Amino acid sequence: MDRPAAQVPPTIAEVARAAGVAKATAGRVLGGYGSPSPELQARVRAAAEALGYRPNMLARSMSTGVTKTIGVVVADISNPFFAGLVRGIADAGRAAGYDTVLVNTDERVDRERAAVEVLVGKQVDGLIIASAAGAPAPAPHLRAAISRGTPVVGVDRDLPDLDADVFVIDNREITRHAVDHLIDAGHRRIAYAWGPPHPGQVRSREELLGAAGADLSTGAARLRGYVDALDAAGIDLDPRLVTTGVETVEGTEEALRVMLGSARPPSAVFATETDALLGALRALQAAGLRCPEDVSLVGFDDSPWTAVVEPPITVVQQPVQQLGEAAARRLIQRIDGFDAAAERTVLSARLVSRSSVRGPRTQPA
Amino acid sequence: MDRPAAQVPPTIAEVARAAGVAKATAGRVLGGYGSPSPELQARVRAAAEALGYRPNMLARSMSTGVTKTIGVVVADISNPFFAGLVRGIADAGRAAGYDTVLVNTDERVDRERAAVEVLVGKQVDGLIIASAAGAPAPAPHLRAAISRGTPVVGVDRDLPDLDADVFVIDNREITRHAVDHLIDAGHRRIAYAWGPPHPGQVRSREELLGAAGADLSTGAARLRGYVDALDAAGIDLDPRLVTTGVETVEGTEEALRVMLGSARPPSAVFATETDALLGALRALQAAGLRCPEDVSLVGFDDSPWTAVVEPPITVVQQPVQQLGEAAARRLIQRIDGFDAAAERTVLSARLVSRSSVRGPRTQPA
DNA sequence: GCCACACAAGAGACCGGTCTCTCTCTCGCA
DNA sequence: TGCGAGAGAGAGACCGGTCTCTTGTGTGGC
Repeated sequence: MDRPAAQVPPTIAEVARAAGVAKATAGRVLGGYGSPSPELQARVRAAAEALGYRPNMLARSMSTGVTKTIGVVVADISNPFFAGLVRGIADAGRAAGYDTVLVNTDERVDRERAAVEVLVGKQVDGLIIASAAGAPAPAPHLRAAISRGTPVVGVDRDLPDLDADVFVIDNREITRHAVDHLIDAGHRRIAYAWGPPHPGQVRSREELLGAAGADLSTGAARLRGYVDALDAAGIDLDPRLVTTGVETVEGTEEALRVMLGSARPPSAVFATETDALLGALRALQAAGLRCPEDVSLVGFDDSPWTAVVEPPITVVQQPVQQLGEAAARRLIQRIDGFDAAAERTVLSARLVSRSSVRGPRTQPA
Repeated sequence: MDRPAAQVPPTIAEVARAAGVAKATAGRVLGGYGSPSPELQARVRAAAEALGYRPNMLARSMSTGVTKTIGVVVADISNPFFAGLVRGIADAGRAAGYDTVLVNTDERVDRERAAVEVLVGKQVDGLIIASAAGAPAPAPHLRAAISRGTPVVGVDRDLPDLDADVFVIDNREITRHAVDHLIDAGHRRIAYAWGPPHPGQVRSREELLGAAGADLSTGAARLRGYVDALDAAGIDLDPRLVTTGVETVEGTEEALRVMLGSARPPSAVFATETDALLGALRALQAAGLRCPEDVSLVGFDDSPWTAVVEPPITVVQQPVQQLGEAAARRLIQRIDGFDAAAERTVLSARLVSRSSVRGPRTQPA
């Protein structure tokens, strides 16, 4: 025999037999419940050791109804934002003895639904989800999970019409603040990279806000913050300065290159995602423009590299890991039976001012 | 009652009773095994639908011995390298119907051991691990997992003395190639950022190679590649150009700043990690040096930003996601009973040449 | 010195599926 | 018409733990 046959792991019953006690007694010793006598404890322990006994958590979960596992559903773990989020969740979970099952959905609602069903089927004790199902979709799969007794906590995205805790960033406020920062520097034509996923060009303010949907998704909230800032400053919203329907680095680059080459180009760019910022940077390079001399730049998500590039980039920094930790802690409270009304918790992002913002080259009229 | 009490989900027995059939029959219909008659199928299906039946995967796993879950153990999911790796694993896993349980170890062997035990206890069908337990530690926890019948596949790091498949990058060769690239450009004093974790200054070549350990960890392999290149070019290894004992952005920055300010500073830096590259960039900024005019730079791990910074940085690009996919596919083969001798598969990284390398400012003597 | 009570240990049900074994019914063929 | 094969349905064991219920033992109080 080439590879030694896997010996079947011993069960509690076998340990009990080896120790000469009843299965129940061995269970009490090995499971740490009840009150077995010190003498039998020693005997059972010795037998377990000798046989190399390891508890089967599946069987334990089967009878206790607890898996010590939480399900995490995000769009894409290779996105640094979600990676940080999951790290926070995993850390807070582990501190309380929970493991983490991870599923990627790529923002597809069908895969999200499938993921939730699988996880609930696997009897996770709770679910943390950055749901792709926006305001129109009422997320019936999540409702089903909750009604079956699996607590659900939303993170980064709101969970419309659902009786669930939610932890989000103050996207609208921080975006308004960031755009204010550009306006204060004198900019009036500010491009917005990664607008709503609407296909094709949007013509009017109404159409734009309509395409963004309700105020619940992060994207819509950020766009509203942008509009808030413009409105407060009395700047007309120019829909042509908002990219629509692009959600890749390349798409953003292309869209911004067109904008920057137009008759009335933007003097600043606000990028709502790391990839949008990357696209903006590439568009500037391709157009032979320099930051901040020619175009000012503000990004979202504080990746370490934004601080070391030339120039260091002013960004909105989200408390990603804390967001994950807070969500996980609350979920665990719920699992433990905490029974208060669901809450919406807003964590504050902050604007980290660096050197990518300066006044526009030609003062606006 | 404020929040509706979670109704206990129906079991197969209840569905069977509602449909007026035996539990076994309902099981056959709902579990998709055996051959129930079309008529009873319809009846059971209707009853299941009416009651909102969802199978309990835990119970199924309990009796089949299969959980359709793979455990993944990495150092830190918020590190883009591991995030990409996990994404690859999750994708290949999902394609075969497997979910992914993720554990972070922060490179700590004690946490790695605990993680493996928990995962095996939870009866994962297989394990993929980027093990922190280097050559000296014989990884008894992994041996235990294998002997219990849980297949283990190593990824990114070798698994010394273990009968397990392993998927790694050709670290030594690609590092030699990258350093050759710097040497070809005329550099002879090449700093190496993120050398062995040895505390304190290393004095000699022997001490350095000894500190790096056997040729099995990625770090040791990269260091050897560096030495290979130097040797082939007849350049004396200067241990002072190799950072030791630092594994943070700040630590690297500090160490390199000292080097760059020394009497015989390096004219180029080879950074073996994303964070090492970040540290190098910061050190250059702090020292008021420019890349590539003053110092050339080659990094590891192709993060998108390396292409858009000024100057675009020459980096070693690892096929991260493919690595994860390959490991997961092989693991699943093993789970399915594939029984050939364990293999060590080496995927090739490649050097992406950009603009951060140029000849040294003063030609070496 | 006797009774009651506390507590440890054993026996076995239970969690919710799967799966084997047995029984019955039907159909085909002689 | 009778018999055998085969298929479909039911009963119940089983996976490996937990936990309740019962039994038995020892101890303390009066």
